[in-house]
Amino acid sequence: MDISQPTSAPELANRYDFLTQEAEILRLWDQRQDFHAEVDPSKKPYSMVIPPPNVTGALHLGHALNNSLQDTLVRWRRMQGFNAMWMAGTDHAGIATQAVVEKRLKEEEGKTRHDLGREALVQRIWKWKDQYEQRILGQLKSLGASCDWPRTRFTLDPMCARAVFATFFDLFRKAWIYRGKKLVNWDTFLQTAVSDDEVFNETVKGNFWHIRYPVIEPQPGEPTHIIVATTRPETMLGDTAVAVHPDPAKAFDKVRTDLLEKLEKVSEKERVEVKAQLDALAERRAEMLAGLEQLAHMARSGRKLQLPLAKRTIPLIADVWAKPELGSGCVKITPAHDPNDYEVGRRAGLEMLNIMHPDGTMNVEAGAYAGLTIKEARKQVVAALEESGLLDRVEDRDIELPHSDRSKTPIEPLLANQWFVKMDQLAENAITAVNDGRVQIHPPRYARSYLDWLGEKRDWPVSRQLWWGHQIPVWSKPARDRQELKQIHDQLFDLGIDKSVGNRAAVQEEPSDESNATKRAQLNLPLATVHVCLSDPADPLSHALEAAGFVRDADVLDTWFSSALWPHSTLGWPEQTPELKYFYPTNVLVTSRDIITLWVARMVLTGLNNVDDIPFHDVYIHPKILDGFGETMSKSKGNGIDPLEIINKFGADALRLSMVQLATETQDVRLPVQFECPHCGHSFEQTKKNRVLPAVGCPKCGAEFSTQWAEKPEHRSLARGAVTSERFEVARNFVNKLWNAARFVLKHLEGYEPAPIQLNKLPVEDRWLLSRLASVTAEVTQCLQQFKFAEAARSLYQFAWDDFCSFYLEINKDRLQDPAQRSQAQQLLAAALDTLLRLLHPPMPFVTESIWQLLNQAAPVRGLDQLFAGVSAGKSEFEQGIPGPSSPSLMIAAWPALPSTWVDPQCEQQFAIFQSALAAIREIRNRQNIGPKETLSFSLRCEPAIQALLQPMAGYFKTMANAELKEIGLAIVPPQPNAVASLAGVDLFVDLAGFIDVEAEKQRLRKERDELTKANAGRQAKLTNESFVQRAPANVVEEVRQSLAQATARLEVIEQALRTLG
RNA sequence: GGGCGUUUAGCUCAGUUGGCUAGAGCGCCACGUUGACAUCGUGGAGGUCACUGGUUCGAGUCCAGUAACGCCCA
Repeated sequence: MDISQPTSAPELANRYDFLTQEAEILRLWDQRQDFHAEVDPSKKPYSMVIPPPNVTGALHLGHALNNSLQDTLVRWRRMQGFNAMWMAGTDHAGIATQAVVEKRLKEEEGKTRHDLGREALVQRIWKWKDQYEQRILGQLKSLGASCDWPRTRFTLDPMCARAVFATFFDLFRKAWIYRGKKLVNWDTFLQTAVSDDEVFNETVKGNFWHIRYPVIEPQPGEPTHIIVATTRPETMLGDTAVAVHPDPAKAFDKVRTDLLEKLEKVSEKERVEVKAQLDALAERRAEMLAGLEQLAHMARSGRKLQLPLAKRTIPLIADVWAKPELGSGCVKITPAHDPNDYEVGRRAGLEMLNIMHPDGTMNVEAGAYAGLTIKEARKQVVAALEESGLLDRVEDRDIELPHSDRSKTPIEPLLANQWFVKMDQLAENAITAVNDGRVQIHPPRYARSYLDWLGEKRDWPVSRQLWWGHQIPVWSKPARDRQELKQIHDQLFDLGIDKSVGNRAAVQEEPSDESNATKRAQLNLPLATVHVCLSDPADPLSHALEAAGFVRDADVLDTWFSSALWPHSTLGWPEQTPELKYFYPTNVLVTSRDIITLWVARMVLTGLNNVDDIPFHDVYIHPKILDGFGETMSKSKGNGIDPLEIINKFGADALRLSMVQLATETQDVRLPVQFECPHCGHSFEQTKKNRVLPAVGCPKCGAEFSTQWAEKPEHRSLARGAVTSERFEVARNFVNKLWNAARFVLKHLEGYEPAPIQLNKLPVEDRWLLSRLASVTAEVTQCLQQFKFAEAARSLYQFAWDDFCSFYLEINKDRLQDPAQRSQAQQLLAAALDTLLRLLHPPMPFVTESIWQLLNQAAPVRGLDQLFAGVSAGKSEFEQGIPGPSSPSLMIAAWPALPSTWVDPQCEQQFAIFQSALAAIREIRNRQNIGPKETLSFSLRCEPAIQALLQPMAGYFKTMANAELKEIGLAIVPPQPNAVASLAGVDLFVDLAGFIDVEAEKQRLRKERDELTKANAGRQAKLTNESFVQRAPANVVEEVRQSLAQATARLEVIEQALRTLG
């Protein structure tokens, strides 16, 4: 900003030109480098890490909310004198980013990742990352985020990678990381396992196939077939057993007991249904129990079944997973392709037969069906069963089918080798950290989902079959027999790697889950696999290992593994850097509730494990932004709002303030979404229907415009319509209001000279303002401490608009014209604006900084601290040494700390009398339909004390209501005819000579009378109620008495006036 | 099935430990533009606090139940 401009009466536009100004302010901040914090033991640190946005795509409104709140906090703390450091950075988002790049590769070049190869694909993703990282950081800067940019990190950069490998190594060495075979959610499209959290369920129409499995050599009286039912008939090729309940009678009883219990609890309506279920159960029991018991007996005596099509023999087993109350009571067991069957398989020691290739086609185990896709295999299996007469029947049925969140394809459960983090101790520690209050979650109810989730202590699968990410630093070699195993250990010994050795390498031996040697040979399974983990994968040892026949795991780690380390990895851990010592633990983490378990919990457990300390003291969970229909916003729905669109249209401050206003304590918030016509500018409601169209017609001008869905040339050629929301107008208008208030002040600062002022000699209006300013400062400070963002914003909004603009500035219009009062008015205006700017700076930094720069020219020495020499400003320890009011940038100006002694309730009460008198005059003017140019005259009947207060303010009635005070005191003679208003402590008479509209006046008085009468009836009822008088607290009773007395007096005045009017 | 949450003005939301006639912004109606601001000013209309019951002198607020909606987990 050009500071050489003359200081007198700057010509300022009557609207805040945010486009130009924001760019200038960003330059100013960029030059000053105040966002950057260095370790400085003489100052108290305040630190925070950004939830790193995915480099998958641009930021959306949720990020705008998240980062607006963080920036509000960090700017506030910086102003309080803390050495504030907000760590910036982005996340590589493994699966999401690889998926978008692969999708583009397919669309644009028709290639798959295998065509390109690992290295080339990763290169492409890095390019994508560079592009989007830039874009994201740019968006954050446009938003005004005061991140410590020089520290910007990326979860795949060398510093973060070092922490990832150090952590993996440590956990591996403790055997808290292990490799195991588990059923994973397999995404056949992306060909990777996805975590439970990346899976969503969708109900689809499907079938329930009932298949007959022949019994081998049935004894007389035994059934020749057993019927099992499945929604996925092709999986029968992988069946290794059929199960029946070991004690069907007991199982029936249990179901019955449960239903009876339910019957007790449910409503009348449901009772009928439950009763029907009980009846059906009884009938079923009668019909089927004997048969099922026979089957259980057959299972115990080792009866076998013929698996159709596969021509294999499988056992009939007894297992509780089989539910006598469902279907035939028997269930086929496919351990390698169903989570429940997997558990059964483990219990019964069944073979786990994998029949699927990673791409979803059948493998050699599927025999004749090898090579087919799941869909084709299903078709052919069903046809073959039908042909052989083994298909009993087919039912239509709705099926809850898990889908991959990333590729939207159905998940196939698949048995695979995966690395797991053992959660037991890690989770326990993270639970304790929240239970004992070291980590506090706000609002506290979210602690529950954190604790419940960790309480399950489910091991964390961290392998991802991807190429984009931290490749697992483990080299493995299988050993077929003892001799080979010994050879491997000898090799390791020669390399200097020994089981117990420390810092470079660690060894684990994974035994086969198949203990039977013959079976191992049949299935080509090793006796054991030896894993070597390197703490640094670039260690030359890796070459030696590879030369010795070890092969590095091709998989990468789950993205959350690296994000879990974010609070300490970004500070240089495992090095004990000065930054880590100074800034860790960070103060607060601000995030959204959907990643409490995925991210927050994991940061706590890795922080405790690695640094032996919690990562943050507070976690603030903010609401989610929904559209007008209560649905989450997303690009894929078409209801997503681009923050840059809002910044360009309304300004960054408007976006930020809106976000802060939305951040209420309890709930998610709806933001109705509109389309904006690019032709005529008309905004209209987005509907579920029009938000998915490639082109939309404007209801006003009729012209069509394109949307994000435009693909065909005829749509693409149309102008693009913005997706926006008029909710941002409120904040935009507020920015403008502030700008214009500042414009007014600046305009009247000509000839400003700083001068001392004596607090005890100030008129009531000044003391009122200072009192309000002190209250608001205290309120806002407290709100921010408690993460009550919306409340802080409300308090500021109300003060700035209603108190400062509507009253204080209006009052000063008079005083600035009076040479005797002008200088003092200038001091106070400059000081008040100065304080207001500081208070508003955290949520709306641009406009406040713009004004601050102008104020620095017009009144370089100013502010409440200087003016009121001798008044203790109650400075906190952090303010000392911070340059005060004339700070060259508002962002490093001191946060106001006004003495609580300035809060003067009596003064505020007195001022309220003036305000209500003013409002009464204005109402009478409006009701009487008297134009603003007509000067009114009025009289006030009141006690001498109020007279002394109001008399000096007489002039303000003139400027603010164009009304002249004729008479004031107890002995006034009301003008005739008049309009009367009876207020607390004051009766007000407006001279209506020449104006009176009798009917309108009577109407107004009657309304007033009715309201007072109604209220008094309530008060009287209370006071005649003996138990109220006896039991309610004395002060409450007294208050009711007083308000009754006062209202009765006012009622009397009004009724008198009504009588006079006839 | 389990857990959490929501329901207050046409819309979006506030409403502290229960206590004066339940608030704000937007929208609506009326009036208003000569120097801070029409992105504005002044005034007004608008509410059975989802429903039922309970506790209490007193319930939007506390308790129980019902209904609708949303989210998370299984």
